[in-house]
Amino acid sequence: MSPRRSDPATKPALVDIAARLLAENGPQALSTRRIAAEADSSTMTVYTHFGGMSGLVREMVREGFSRLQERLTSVRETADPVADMALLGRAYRFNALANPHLYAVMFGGSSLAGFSLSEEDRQHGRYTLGNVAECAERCLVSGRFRPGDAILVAHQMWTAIHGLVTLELGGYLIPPYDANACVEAQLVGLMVSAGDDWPSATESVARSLERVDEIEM
Amino acid sequence: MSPRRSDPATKPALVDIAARLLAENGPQALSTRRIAAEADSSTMTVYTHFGGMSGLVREMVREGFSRLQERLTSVRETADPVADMALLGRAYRFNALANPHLYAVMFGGSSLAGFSLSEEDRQHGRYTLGNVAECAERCLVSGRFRPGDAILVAHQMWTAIHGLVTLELGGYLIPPYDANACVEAQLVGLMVSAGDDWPSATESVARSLERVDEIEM
DNA sequence: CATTGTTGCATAACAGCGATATCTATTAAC
DNA sequence: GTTAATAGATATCGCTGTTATGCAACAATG
Repeated sequence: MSPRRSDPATKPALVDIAARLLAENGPQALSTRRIAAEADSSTMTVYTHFGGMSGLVREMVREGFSRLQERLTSVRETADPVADMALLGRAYRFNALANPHLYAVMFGGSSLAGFSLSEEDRQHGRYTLGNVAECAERCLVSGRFRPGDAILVAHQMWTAIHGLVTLELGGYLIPPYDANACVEAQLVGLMVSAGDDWPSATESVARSLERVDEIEM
Repeated sequence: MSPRRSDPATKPALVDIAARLLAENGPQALSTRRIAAEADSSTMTVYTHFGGMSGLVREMVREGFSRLQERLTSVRETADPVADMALLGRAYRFNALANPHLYAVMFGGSSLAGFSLSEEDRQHGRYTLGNVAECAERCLVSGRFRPGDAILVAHQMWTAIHGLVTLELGGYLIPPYDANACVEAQLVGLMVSAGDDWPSATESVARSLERVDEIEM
């Protein structure tokens, strides 16, 4: 009873290599052989550390959610919770644009790559909503939002921004209305749909635009 | 100079076989060999008809948008354009739930499967927005929506519903708030964000729920 | 009807993939 | 130091998309 321990640094190193290959050379560059070549080892390392390619992808999904959460938590609380909420939306989009391939794996990899997320993975993804839900709660208690359920409001924010970002990354937005214009309109619309009145929402969204340095990590 | 012509029925037959394999056995069942086996032919048929696997996938994307458009055009115009718009949103979701794998390929396949949509394909996808834009125009001229641009409004509808459906198919919606509840809230919120007042929006969305037989093809 | 040019499609092969069995060698515990 | 257990290398299997080759079938021509 005395196992051989592997270098604890190789596992995150493999995830880094995989993420870099994915970002630089696209999804089809994610092969055990290329990863092994980059890591100066054999294809077996992927199996000993992650149990297979899907295990590595799962780890990358966790990494992706981790980056997203980090970006979201960089939004500071201010006296204007609606502006904070708008900045959360911008942060969500920034993260997706900064890690497009990783983002695609996070939300589209399960149904395409033949691997399925565990319930634990999904739970991890849902915790992302925590920051948004807290901010929604502050919007609710401030009276800016119509009385309702914070998590439901957070859901609406999440799904709307997620859809916008997904279509933007896919190149589906119609040219005259570029993504930035859609984002501004979407953010204002979301705040109004949650109960804020139009002038206040417009002003808060504009104010959040001046705080983008908070989320440009 | 006298070429041999192939059976013009085999090409759509191959697309049908591919769509069936995708729907019944998942994305990893989409292989040239399995398709050839189902069609009682060789793997070369895929190359002579589509120039490769990516060409077949592209054709499936077109098929997917065709089904979506068919479902959207099944929404009849009524005197309540806001209810029509809400029903368009329901139709969009119905189509996605009826063809989940196809839907995943339509919007997530480009960045994952190593194949890229041409600008023509994207243009075809954007035409989907036509129905929504027309309905948005009717909502605008009726005075129910705040004066603005119909296409921009259509964008907001599309992105929001698309995001909701994507997260629903991915299993990311938090249990106590099931997808149906999110849809109702999302639809009402969208109409309000476009300018309709809350009671009218609630009533129109509820009225659209009674018309789901229009879109259950 | 025969010829001929062109093409659809089958066969076989190639490069690459994920995964696995086997083996070696390293390492921690006793 | 001995020993047990695991990390990792090598080779292999079955699968994938793709392509070169060759044959057979069809349309246009005479």
